[in-house]
Amino acid sequence: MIFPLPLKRSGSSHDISKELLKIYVHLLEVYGPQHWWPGESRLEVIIGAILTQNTVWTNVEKVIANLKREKLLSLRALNEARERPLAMLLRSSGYFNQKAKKIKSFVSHVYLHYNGSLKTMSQVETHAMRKDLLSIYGIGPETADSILLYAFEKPIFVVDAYTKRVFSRHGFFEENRSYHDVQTFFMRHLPNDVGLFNEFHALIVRTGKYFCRRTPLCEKCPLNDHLNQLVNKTKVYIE
DNA sequence: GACCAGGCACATC
DNA sequence: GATGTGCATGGT
Repeated sequence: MIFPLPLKRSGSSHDISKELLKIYVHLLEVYGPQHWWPGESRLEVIIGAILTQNTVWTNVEKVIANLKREKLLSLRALNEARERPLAMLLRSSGYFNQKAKKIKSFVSHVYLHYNGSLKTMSQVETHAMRKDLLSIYGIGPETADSILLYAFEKPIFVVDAYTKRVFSRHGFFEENRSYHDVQTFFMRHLPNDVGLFNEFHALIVRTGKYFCRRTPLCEKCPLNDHLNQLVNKTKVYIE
């Protein structure tokens, strides 16, 4: 079932909140809890967040296994590891030279500013931590927010390519909106709740896999029923 | 062989 | 602020 693009819609702030929560509940009913982030420790979540940049998770899993096998999944070991050999272990996740540099940058930062302790780092207030993360080489908005939400359990909504794709195709906003705009949109219309932000983002990624770059919609997406009701509306939500 | 994947830094206009 | 490019392996 393919709909013409762009979809456009209108509604009050209250309507939007209701609709977003309806979509959340629907996805949760269909897919169930996603148990994110997959990782046994705070550090593993953070490394995973860097490794999964523009990369499928199955490729990241191979690298995580490599790092565990080599006993490199600790701040101390990563801090002592040389970049070249580290990069070789990262091969299957792609961009391995860049990602080795990114991981080294993050670990150095934690040593330099938090005495090598993620627990110390976790005491930092959310917005200050976000700013701090963004100052590290290789950590952009999505990676910073993934780390904030999934490693440090700070209440922040993670936006990714799927978030923009799924919700723009459902008429909430245009796909080319900035990261900041989309994040503000969700955080303005959702309760400020770590558990909700955690599960919602994971569910969006789950269903987002059904939306490829070029095909407007896929019939496998459980949100298609919602879309049927949305065609022919005339105004976008973000102005 | 083409296309895509849970981005980001950097150069250029 | 918007747009283009390099980074790279692995699955469909």
